[in-house]
Amino acid sequence: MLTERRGRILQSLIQGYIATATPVSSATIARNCGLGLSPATIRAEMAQLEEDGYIFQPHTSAGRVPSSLGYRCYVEVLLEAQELTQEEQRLIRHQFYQAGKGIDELMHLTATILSRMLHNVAIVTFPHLVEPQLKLVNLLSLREFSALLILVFQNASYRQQALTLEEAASQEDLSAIANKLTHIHGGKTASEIKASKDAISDVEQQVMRIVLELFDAESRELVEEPYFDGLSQIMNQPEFAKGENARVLMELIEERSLLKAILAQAIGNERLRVIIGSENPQSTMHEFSVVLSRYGLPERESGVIGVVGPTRMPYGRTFSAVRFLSGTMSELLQELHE
Amino acid sequence: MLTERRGRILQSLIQGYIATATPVSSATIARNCGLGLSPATIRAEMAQLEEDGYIFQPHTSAGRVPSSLGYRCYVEVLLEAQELTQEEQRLIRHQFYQAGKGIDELMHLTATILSRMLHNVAIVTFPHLVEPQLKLVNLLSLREFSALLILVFQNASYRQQALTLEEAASQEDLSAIANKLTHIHGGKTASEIKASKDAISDVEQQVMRIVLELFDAESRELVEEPYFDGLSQIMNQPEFAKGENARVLMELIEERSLLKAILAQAIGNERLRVIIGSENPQSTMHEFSVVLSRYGLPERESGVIGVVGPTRMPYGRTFSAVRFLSGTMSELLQELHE
DNA sequence: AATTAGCAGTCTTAACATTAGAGTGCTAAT
DNA sequence: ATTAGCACTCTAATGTTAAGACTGCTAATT
Repeated sequence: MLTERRGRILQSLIQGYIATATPVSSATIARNCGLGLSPATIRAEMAQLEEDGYIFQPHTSAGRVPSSLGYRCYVEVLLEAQELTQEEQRLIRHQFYQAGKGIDELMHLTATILSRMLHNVAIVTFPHLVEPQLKLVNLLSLREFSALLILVFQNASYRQQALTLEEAASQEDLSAIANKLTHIHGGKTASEIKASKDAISDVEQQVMRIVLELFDAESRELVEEPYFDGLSQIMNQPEFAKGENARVLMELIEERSLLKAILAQAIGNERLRVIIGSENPQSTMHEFSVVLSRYGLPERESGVIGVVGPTRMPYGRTFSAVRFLSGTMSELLQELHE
Repeated sequence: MLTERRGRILQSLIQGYIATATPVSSATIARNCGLGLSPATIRAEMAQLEEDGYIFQPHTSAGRVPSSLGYRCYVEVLLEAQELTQEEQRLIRHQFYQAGKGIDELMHLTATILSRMLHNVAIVTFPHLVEPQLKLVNLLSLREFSALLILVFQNASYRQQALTLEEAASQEDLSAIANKLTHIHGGKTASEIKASKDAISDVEQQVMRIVLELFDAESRELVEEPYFDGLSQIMNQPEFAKGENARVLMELIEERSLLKAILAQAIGNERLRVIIGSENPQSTMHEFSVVLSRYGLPERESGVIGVVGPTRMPYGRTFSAVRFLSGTMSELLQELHE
C-alpha cells in the first residue's frame, strides 16, 4: 500500500533524482520533503517502497533510484499539473506566427521547439487521413515517357509521385486523362474507386494503379514518416556519456518500422500517452521513456507528436509542453483547412 | 623527405592502425611491412616520420598513430587503387535495378548501400539545377483561399509549395492563371523572368513572387537539403565509445548550415575530394574525415554524395565505393531525364 | 506505537603503491 | 647501414588502504 506519507517521500525522491541524476539518500529526502521527519524514519519507509518495487538501490551503500513502476506512480498520482507560463505560451505562439503556413514547416518548428525546451528528442509525424476522399487528379508532363502525378484530397492535403509512362504522352494527353479521372472519381473514397470498374485505357489504368497506391499510403498506415529533432540536445544528457545508449537511440531512429510501432501506441483525442522504461514491449527501449499525443482531428485526420528521452525525464514539464504543442498544432491544422 | 622506405613503413603503420584502432609498434610493422628489417631500424625511421609530422605517439610507451598529414600522404601517394569486385558491383546494380525510379528512392538507396558497406555515415543531397528553365506552372485549388503551386523545369525536376491566396479563386481561375503564366514564361530562366515586366493581376503577381522564390531555391544554393543514413553503423565504431564524438556528429547533422558548408567543398566532375581531420576548417570536425563526390552533370545538374567517419577510415574502400556509386547515380539520373 | 539517535556494517570511490609489460631511444657491435 | 641488446619511461592492471556515503538495526525517547 502506498500511504500518503510514502507517496510524499517517493515524490521527493523522484524530483531529486530527475534534478541531479544521482541516487537519492534518506538524508536528502529528509531535508527536502517537508515532512519534518528524520532520515531514520525516511529509511524505514524507503525500505517498504523498495519492497513494493517503486525504487531500488544500484548497490548497497548508495541512495535509491526510481524504478519504472515508481515513475508510473509519480506521473499517475503524485505529479501536480504544471502548465507552461503565459510568457512561454506567448513565445511559442509568436514563433508559429512568424513561420510560414506549410504543414512541413509547422512540423519542423514544433519538433525544434519541443526538443529545445525539453533537451530531448522530439518526433512529429505528418498528419494522415483516416478516410480520404479524392478531390482531383493532375498529371504534369516531365518527359516524353515520364510524368508527375498529383493527388489532391478533399481536405486540402496532397501527395505526388513521379511515374514512367508505358506509352508516350504530351501534356495535352495527360491533361485529358487527368480531367477524365477527376470527373469519374472526384469525391470518392478508396473503396468506392476500387468498386467502380469503368472501362478505361491502358495509360489510365496505369495511372489509377498509382492513385490507389497513394491512397493506401495516405490511409492505411497508422503512422506516417516521422520527422525528428534534438539528437544533439539529448547527447548532452549524462545518460549518454557512455555511448551505449546513443547506439540504441540511433537504431531506433533508423529502423523506421520500430519507431512506427512505438508511435502507433499514441491514442486518439487529446489524451497524453506515456510509456516508461520497461513498460515498453521493445526491450532495447527499457532505458527510455516516450511521451505521445495525437494532434489534429482524431477521427478524420491526425498525426503524432512525441518526445523520447531517458526514463529520468522532467515528466511534468514534458506533459505540459507536449499537450500545449499538440493543441497548437491541431488549431493550426484546422486553420489550414478552413 | 619521405623516402621510398619510410613511405612503406608509413603505409604499413596506417593499414595496421585502420585495422586495429590501436597505436602500432615498430615490432608489428617489422613483421608486416615486408621490408625484412628489424624493429630497431623501423624505430629509427619512425622517429624521422614523427619529426616530419606524419605520425605521433599518444604517450611515451605506446606505438605510433597517423596524423592528418600522415593520412593525407597515404591517400595521395601510398594508397594503391582497389576497385570493388565484380561481384560487389553486380550486387549494387541489382539493388538499383530492383528499386523504383524516383529520385528520392535513388538517394535513399545510395545512402543505405554506402553506409552499410563502410560502416560510416553516408550523405546524399538532392541534385540541383545550375540554370533552371521553366517548363510549366500549375496551380491546384486546395481550399477557397489556398492553392498548391507546382513548377516543372525543362529537365524534368519539379518543386511545389502550398500558398494562401489573397483573394478567393476557383480551380478554373487558377488553371487560367497557370496557363497564362506558362505561356508567358515557359522556357525562360530566372533572370529572364525577372526582366520581363508584363502587367499582370494581383493574384498573378503573388504567384510569380513564389515562383521566383522557388527558382532561387533550385539554383542559388550550391547544396540541397541532405539526406543521410548510417548513424547506427557509426555508433559501433570504437571512436564513439566515449560519447563525446557522438555529440559532435549530431550537432553537425542538425546544424544544417554547417553540414552544407562542408558539402559545398565538393568539386565538379567525377573527381573525389577528401578532407582529413584537422584539414577541415571547422575545428569540431578535427576528429572526422569526409569523402565527397559530385554526381550528375557537373555543369548542368548535380548533387553531392559523401561519407563521414572517424579519421581512421578505410580510405581505399571508401574511395572506390563513393566513386562507383557516384557514377551509378550519374547514369541513373541521366536515364531518368532521357 | 511511532519516531529517532546512534552505531555497526557494507559497499563505493579515490588515492596511492606496486608490478608487469609494451615500446621506445640509444649505443656499441656487426 | 643495420641490428642486438639494454636501460628507461610510461601505461595499464592489480592490490591496498582509507575515507565517506548510506543503510539497517536496536535501543532509547516521545
